[in-house]
Amino acid sequence: MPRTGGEQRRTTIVEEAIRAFGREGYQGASLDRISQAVGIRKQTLLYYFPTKDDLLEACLAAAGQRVAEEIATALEAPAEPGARAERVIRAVYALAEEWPEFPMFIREAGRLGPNAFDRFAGALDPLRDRAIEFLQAGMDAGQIRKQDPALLLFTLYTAVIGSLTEASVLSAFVGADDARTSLRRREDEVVAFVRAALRPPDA
Amino acid sequence: MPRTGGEQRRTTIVEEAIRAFGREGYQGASLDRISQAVGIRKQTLLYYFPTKDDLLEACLAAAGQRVAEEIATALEAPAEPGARAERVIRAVYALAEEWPEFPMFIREAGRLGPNAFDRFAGALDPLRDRAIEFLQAGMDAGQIRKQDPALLLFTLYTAVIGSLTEASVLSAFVGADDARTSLRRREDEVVAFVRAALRPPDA
DNA sequence: CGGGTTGTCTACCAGGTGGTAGAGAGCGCA
DNA sequence: TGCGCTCTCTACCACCTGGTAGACAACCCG
Repeated sequence: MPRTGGEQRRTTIVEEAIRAFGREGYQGASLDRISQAVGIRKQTLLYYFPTKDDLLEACLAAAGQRVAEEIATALEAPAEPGARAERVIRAVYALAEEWPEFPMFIREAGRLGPNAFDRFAGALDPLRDRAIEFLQAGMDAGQIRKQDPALLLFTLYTAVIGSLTEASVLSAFVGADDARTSLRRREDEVVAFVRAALRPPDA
Repeated sequence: MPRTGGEQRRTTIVEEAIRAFGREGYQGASLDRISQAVGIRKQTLLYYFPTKDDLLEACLAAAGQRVAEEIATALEAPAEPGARAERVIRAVYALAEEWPEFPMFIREAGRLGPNAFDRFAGALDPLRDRAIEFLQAGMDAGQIRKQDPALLLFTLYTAVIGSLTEASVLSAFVGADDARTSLRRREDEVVAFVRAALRPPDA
C-alpha cells in the first residue's frame, strides 16, 4: 500500500534482484521471492519490469555502471603497473565485501552467454581499452611480461572473479579455516599472484 | 522399448546430465530434456535416479573420479614444479576439449555450495594433499615463490577453471576473434601465466 | 473540486517442474 | 511352461513459474 514512488523503488528492486540472481542464478531466482524480499507483490515488480529479462537487463546495466565507477576511481592516481593492477583488485574486493552477491552476479552474467555479458560489460568498454593500452605500454617498457595483452587481461579477470566466487572450492581445499578463507587473505593472495604473473622474466 | 540394461544406461544418463547441468545449470536443466537427450522417457530416468538430487550426486561422483584419473596420469612422470603444473593444466584442457560441458559442470558444482562440491572433490582429496606437499617442497627448495600453499593451489584452480568457463567474457574482451579465443590459445596463455606466478622473485 | 496519471493490489492462467502409481513387456531360470 | 525380476512405459498430480486482466487507491495539476 505505501507508495514509495518511481526511481527509488526501481533501484531497490534491482539491488534485491542482483542479490537473488547472484545467489540462486537467473533461472533459480523467482520473481515471487525477489518481490517478497523487496516487500511488494510480484505484480508490482512486473509493473516496473514487464518481463524477467527486462529485470535482468536493468541489473546488468546497473552492475556494469557500478563496477566501472569503482575501477575508474581506483585508476585516478597514476602508478607503476603492478601497483595499478593491485589498486583495481582491491577496489573490486572492497565492492565484494560491501555486497557479497555482486561477484556471483557478474559470474552469472558470464554464464548467461555473450549477449548478457555484453550488456554488463558495455559500461566497461572504455576501461578495457585503457587497460589493454596500459598493459601494452608496460610490456614495451619492460615492466610487464610480454604476451597478448587482451588475453592477459582475460586471465587476470578470471583469476580475480574466481577467487571471489569459488568460496565452496576454497573451503574444500583448506577446510573451514576462517582465518585462511577470509576475504582479506584471498585478496592479498590474489594480489601477490597477479604481481608475480605480471613480472617480466628478468625482474 | 529396447532394453539397454543396467550399468550402460546409468553412465549414459550421467554423461548427458553432466552436459545439461553444465550448459543450463542444475536448476535450469530439466529431467524431461535430459531423458529426451538420452532417448528415454523421464520416468525411466527416475527409475535409475529416484530424485534429481540423486542424479546430481552421481554426476558429481563420476566427474570427480574422471578428473582425478586424468590428473593422476598427468602426474605419473616426475618433473620440475613448473612443468608439473603445466602438465596438469594441459590434462584438464584436453578433457575440456573432448567434453566441453565438463568445466562448466565443475563450476556449477562449486556454485551449488560446499556440500555439493565436497561430493565432487572427494575423489580429489589425495591429489590435493599431494599438490600441497609438492608446492611446499618446491618453496622450501626455492623453486616456487613462497606463500600459503593451500591458498596458492586455490588461486591456481580458479585461474584454470575460469579460463575454461568464461568464454562469454573472453569474447567480450577480445571480440569474436576465433584465433585468439581458441582453446589452444587460452591454454598456452594460462600455462604461461601460471609459470610466471609460480616463479620465485629472484629467478 | 475533478480527471488523469502512477502505483499497488487481488484474481487468474497456461505451461513446465519434479515426482507417484501402476501396468506391461522382455528376460533368466527352474 | 510359468514364475519373478528388471526395465520401460502411459497416465496422472500438486506445485511453482512467468505473465495477463483489471479493480482500486493515491497523488499532481488545472
